[in-house]
Amino acid sequence: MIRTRFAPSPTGELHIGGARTALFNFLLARSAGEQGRFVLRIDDTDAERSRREFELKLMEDLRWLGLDWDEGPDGPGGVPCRQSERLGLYAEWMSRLREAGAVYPCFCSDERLGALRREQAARGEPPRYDGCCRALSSGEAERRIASGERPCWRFALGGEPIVFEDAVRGHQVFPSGTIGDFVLERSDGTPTYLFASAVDDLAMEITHVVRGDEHVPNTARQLAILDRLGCPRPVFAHIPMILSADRQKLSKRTGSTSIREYRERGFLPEGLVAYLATLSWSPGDAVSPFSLESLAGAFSLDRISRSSPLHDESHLLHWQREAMHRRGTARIRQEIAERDPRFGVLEDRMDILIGDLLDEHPLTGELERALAFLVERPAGERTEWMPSLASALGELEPWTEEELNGLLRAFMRERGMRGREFFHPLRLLLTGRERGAALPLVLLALGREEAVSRLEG
RNA sequence: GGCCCCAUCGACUAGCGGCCUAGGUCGUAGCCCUCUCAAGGCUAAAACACGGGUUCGAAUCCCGUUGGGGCUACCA
Repeated sequence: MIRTRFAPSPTGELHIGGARTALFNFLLARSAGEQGRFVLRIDDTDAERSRREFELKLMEDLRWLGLDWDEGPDGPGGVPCRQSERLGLYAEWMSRLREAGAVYPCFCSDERLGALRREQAARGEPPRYDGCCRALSSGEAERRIASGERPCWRFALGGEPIVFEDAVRGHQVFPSGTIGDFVLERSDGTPTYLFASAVDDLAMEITHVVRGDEHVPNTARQLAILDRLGCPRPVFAHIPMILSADRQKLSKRTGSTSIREYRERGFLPEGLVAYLATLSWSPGDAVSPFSLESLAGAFSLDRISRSSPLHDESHLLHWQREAMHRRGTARIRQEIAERDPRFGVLEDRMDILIGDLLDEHPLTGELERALAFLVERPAGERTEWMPSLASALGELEPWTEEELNGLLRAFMRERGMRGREFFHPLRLLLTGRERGAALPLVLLALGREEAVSRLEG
């Protein structure tokens, strides 16, 4: 049995990095077939920044990408999957830790903690909590609590190094002393992410934790908790973070990275998935990156690379083009008609042009603009030869691409015009654009009546 | 500063001691086609960061240097 989870905190929109983490977790679970489960958990222990609105968007975006979960906050699993709804569970495990003497109350002020860090940095030591309050007698601790002080609770780290095998990074060692006693329960009684997440992975019987490698140091801490409790460890797989073109952590400042934004710009979910699947992992030549099933069939953790890929929109665009071609013109036409009902009446006449315009305008919105001339007549200048072209077109039989092509060329030659001299003003009048699909196709799509009418004025 | 990680064409990657004169894809350049922009066809430029080892043999293993990244919170 393989159980994976994607556990975002609902403090913002789903971005490229989060989506890839979700994808890898999804693929790992699906690669196990019937034996795999993919869980969506909402890590909202940060009450300040968590918002229900983001949670809803997150789920919508995940579904849009095709990453369906087997258990999640909206229900199929039946268990609460929001950390804010599982507070009782954390309290339960906390009292176990208290009984075991694995945690202690800490009364240190922010000021003392800040000063401590500064001193340690100045001395070239790793910054960590010095265990000051560990020495407090239980009597004194009780007295201070009784007098109204609100301590946080820290985990009392043992002296042994923490060692684990990461499924992508290999053997990991954290010597004791490199990390200090960390907070499990805040002074307001709420659990920290570190604690809630460890408890949840345990309670949800998560077998594999695939997450960004910024969590590596957290893993050591979470393992310390699990070990102290004598609980089984999940397998950890830390995947490299996706960096922006300037090799920095992806942020809003480095351009669009939110899935929602890409969606609104007209990117297709299959294209996005194919792109994400090639970042730090590659499905191999024989596998179609456009199908989640085939990706799942090829997926394995040991093929994940350890170096950070750079987010590159030109690659995304390439997968987008491919995805659009795979959708086919009929389906794209329907989508455009949904966005703008005026296109609805055109039906298959749009197909004539879509194939020709797709590569240059791989995004639905752009494509829509490139086709706009079909539904709104552009203002353009008429040359003196256009009315006679109109009457020639009026008599053309049959109205086909080949005949149109022949007529245009013959007309151009008769008048002694060069290609550009003839086609350019014609294109401008009919489409309002400098560039676009081949003109016989433009005429074919417009239809005889409309084409003649535009030329006559 | 401390701890950890990473390092193949501009980018995504294949490569897991001999199959490497390093393969593919995107991008770039040129040519063909052409009314335009693309697409398509053909071609080209383009990488094992550097220095030491180990080995008959290293892009692949080890060490160092350099460069990049992550973490260093009562955020996640």
